[in-house]
Parts: sequence; C-alpha cells; structure tokens
Amino acid sequence: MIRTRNAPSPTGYLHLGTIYQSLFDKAFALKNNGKFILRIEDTDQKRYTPGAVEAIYSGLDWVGVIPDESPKHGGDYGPYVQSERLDIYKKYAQELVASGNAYYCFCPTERLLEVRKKDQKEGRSPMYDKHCRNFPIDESKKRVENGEAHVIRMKIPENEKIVVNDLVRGDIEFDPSVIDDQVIMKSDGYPTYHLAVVIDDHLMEISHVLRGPEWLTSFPKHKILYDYFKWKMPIFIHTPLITDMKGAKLSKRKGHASVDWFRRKGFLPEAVLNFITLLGWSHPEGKEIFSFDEFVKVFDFKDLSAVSPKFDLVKLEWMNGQYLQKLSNVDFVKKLTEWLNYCSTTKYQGATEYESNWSMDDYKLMLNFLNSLNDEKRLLFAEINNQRIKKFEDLLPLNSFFISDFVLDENLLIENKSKEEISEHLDWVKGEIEKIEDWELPNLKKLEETLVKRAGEMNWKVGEVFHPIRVSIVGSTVSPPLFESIYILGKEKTLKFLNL
RNA sequence: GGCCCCGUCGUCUAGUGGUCUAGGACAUCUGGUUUUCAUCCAGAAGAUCGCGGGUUCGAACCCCGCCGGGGUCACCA
Repeated sequence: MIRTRNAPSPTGYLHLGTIYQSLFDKAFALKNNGKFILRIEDTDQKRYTPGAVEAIYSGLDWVGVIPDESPKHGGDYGPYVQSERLDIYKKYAQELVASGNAYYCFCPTERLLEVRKKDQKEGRSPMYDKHCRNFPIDESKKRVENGEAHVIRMKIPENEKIVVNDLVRGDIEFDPSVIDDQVIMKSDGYPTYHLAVVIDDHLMEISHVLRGPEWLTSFPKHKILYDYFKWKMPIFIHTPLITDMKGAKLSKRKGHASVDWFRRKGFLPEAVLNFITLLGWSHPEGKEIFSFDEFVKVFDFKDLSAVSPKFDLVKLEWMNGQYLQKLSNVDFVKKLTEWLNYCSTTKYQGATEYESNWSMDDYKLMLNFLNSLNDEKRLLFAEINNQRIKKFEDLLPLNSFFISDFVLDENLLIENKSKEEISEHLDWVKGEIEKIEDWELPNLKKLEETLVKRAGEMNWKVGEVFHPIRVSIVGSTVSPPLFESIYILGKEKTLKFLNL
C-alpha cells in the first residue's frame, strides 16, 4: 500500500513549499491507488500560531490537493495531530532509554551555551559534549523521579559510518563524529521533530517520505532511530528547494513564499499547480501545460530532480495568462467573482503586508459593478479582458474607468491635433451616440464602421479618430476594445464623459 | 568553518557514451496582423554543457581534483 504524507507545522501562513510537496505526494498516491495523509506537527508550543491549521486546509483546498486522511478528514491512523500523541512518544522514548540507546540529560541551558561557545571559539562545529551520556542509569532515573528538569537524548553510535538512501540522490554517507546526540524529548514533555516523525511515519505506515532538502543533514539521525526500533524504513525523497531569482530561499518580503499571495494576486490554482509541477520535474513528452489528472498519470518520485530551481514569476504569469485565455467567458466571470469576493472578505495571510494597486474599496466596487451588469454584458466584459491580463489583479489599470472617476489629461487627448478639431470631432461622435435608440452592441459597431469611413473623409488616420474617444471615456490611451467598453459602460455615462 | 547536496542558454528544463554543428518553453529582439493595449503568427539572437585533469576510438553524459552556489550545524520544524 502506497501511503504518502506531508507534515507541516502550524507556525503561520501556508508556505508555497507545502503545496509543492503535497502535490507530488497526492499525485503519487493517486497514481498508485494509495493514500495521501496530512499530519500536523505542532510539537513546538512556542511557535504555534492560532489559525495556522485552518490556513493549511484552506490553501490545500484552493489548489484542490485534498488529503485522504488528516485531523479534519479523519482516518484509521489517528490522531493526526502530534500534540495529541504525547503518550505514544513518551512510551517509545522510554523504550529507547531502557534499551540503552538514549539517555537522560540534565545539562542546563547555560552549560549547553558555554560548550557551544567554546566549540565555536576553537573552530569546531558546535556539538553537545555527551556530558550525561554515561551516567549510571539508576542514578539518572532517581534524579528524574525527584522531578529534576531533564531531556532525553539519543545516542549516536560511535565509529560507524551511517549510510542513508535518497531515491533521487542515491546513498549518502555520514561520519558519526559530525552527528550530535540529538535531544529527542524536550523538558516540556514534547518530542522533537526527529523522534516524532520516525514514530509517526512508522505507525501511520507511510511508504514514501517526501520532504524538503533541509532534512538531508539530519537524515542519519532518523536512520539510526529506525535501526534502534528495528523498523523498516520508508523510501525517502528530498525535494529540490525552490529559491528566488537570486538562488536564495523564497523571500518573505516579496511575499511569494505564501500561497495566499498567489491567490490574492489573482492566479488560478490550476496554473500555480501546473507551474510548480515543472520545478524539478518535466513532462516526458516535453509538455508544459497539462492538467493535474494528466500529471498524475505520468508522475513518479524517481523522476524528481535534485537541483534547486529558481522561481520565475514571469513565466508563471505567462502560464496563468494561458489558463485565463482558455477559460470560457462564463468561467472567467465565475472565477473573477470568486476572487473579488475572497479579496474583499478575507485578510491576507503572509509574513508581510500585502501590496496591491487595489484598495479594499476597489474590490467591492468592481464586484458591485459586475453584479450590476446583465449576463450579456458580464460575459462581454470577460471576452474583452481575458487575453489582456496575466492575473486578475491586472484588471484594475485597464478597467478602472468602469468603477471610478479620473482626471482627464487634455494633452493626452489632443496629441498632434488642435483643440478645436478634437472638440468638433467629439461633438460629432456625441451626436451620433445620442441618436442610437436601441443600446445594442451591433448599433455601436455600426458607428465604429462609420467612424472608419469618416477618418478617410477627414483625411485623418483611423487611429486618430478613435484616440480622442478612448481618452475622453477611459481616461487613458490604453483600454479594452473601445466600442465593447462603451456598450458595457452604457449610454448615459458615455455621453457624460464624451467632452473636451 | 565542518559536513551534506547541487552545477546544460538570463530563467525552467530535454539529454543517461556516438543521432548534440546541444532540443523545447519563458523572457529578449525583429517583422506581420491590429483604432489603443493585448492576443495571435513568422523569424532572430542567446549555452566554449562551472573549470582542469583523466578513462575511451569517441564524454554534457563515467572517474578524480578544484571552483562556485545552496542547505545544515537548537530543548525549531
């Protein structure tokens, strides 16, 4: 039975890396008729953030990577929250102490700090000096019973090379002298990651462990623990580390470490998923755009690369644009409305403030505007915008005239003509628009054709005829198709703006 | 600094000893379509396969050294 898992800790917003790993986990499980498990690793009470668990569910929901087992979805291997499994860890830790593979350590923090400082001063890697390692067990037990503060450390076997295996990297060898006698039980009775993962992955019968490359260095500790327990190890795969364009960890400042950042920018979850799928993996046929279902069919853990890819936002934008274009107008409107709703009713979840050219009012204004339109106009709005934007957030500069006023720049309007010429021209257009009784698109398109002819008669370039109309109505030289926009805007408003 | 991982166009990558004068995609540039902006179409430029040694008739692909980048050295995960 294939069982994969992802085990985020609830320490804040949902990190991109979490959905990156979950997507591979889910795909591999789906392909092999297995299960994808979500476990919450909340053994660090100090870093626990309320709401973080909800953020994990909501982000996973958004991209459609749904766990088969989790605290929320249930399952036969629970509890799926580590803080509810304390008794289990305690039992196994004591087993380790009893078998002589772990020991009580009473060193106070100050001493640990001193040892560390000395190591650094003398140019060594800071490591615990095993001060308590060989205390007689009876004596240690007595001290514990007397309530003395203590932790439990695992013993790293001396003089024995530790070899671990990673599916994509092969065997990796570690010298035991560089491995610390790791604390596995903290003084507060919580286990550390190292003990908890090993126990949980075993008890939950995880067959493949996919995790970030930052775990590579502590991998031997986990292997030793598996050996101590005489448990069969799952297959391990360490993913590539997604970096920013400079090659460093994804920047919290720029925001794109947070899944919610992408959601708020107006990226489609399918596009985000598709894009990160291509980081450290490539389609056997070289395809770039494909559905998650198709991905599931061809994906295998062993095809993952070990290289750390840089996250190219520009390419994501291109891909999102491709997805946006392929949407039907109905779906475009639906997803846009959902997005506006989301942005106007939720708070950003990320490490920093969210920066946007949209104000909270803009979201609401745009939503109201869309709702005020009839179906035909709403669909037309989608039609004229869907190939002009890369993400929903790009909609505002192009369409702000629909929802807010602007200050007209006369120079922009007149350009190389005279004020009189432009004014006369605009008056003529205004007159023609006033004449339109049935405010239907074909009638406006007719006017458009007339305008093209009129350009010839006036000896103006075609563009010169449309330019002033666009500027006076839109307030900018750039807009979606003019007459479609005018149609959506309505006769009244159009007439109001058509002035010099 | 020790240890570990990684190293093909600016970026994501294909490539597993001869078919590589290294392929694709994004970005860039040029041209075309076009009433703006886009889209779309056509084309161009861009990689001495990190460097140096081997092995081999032959290496981007195998071996060694170096260099560079990243990760990690907690009672955080």
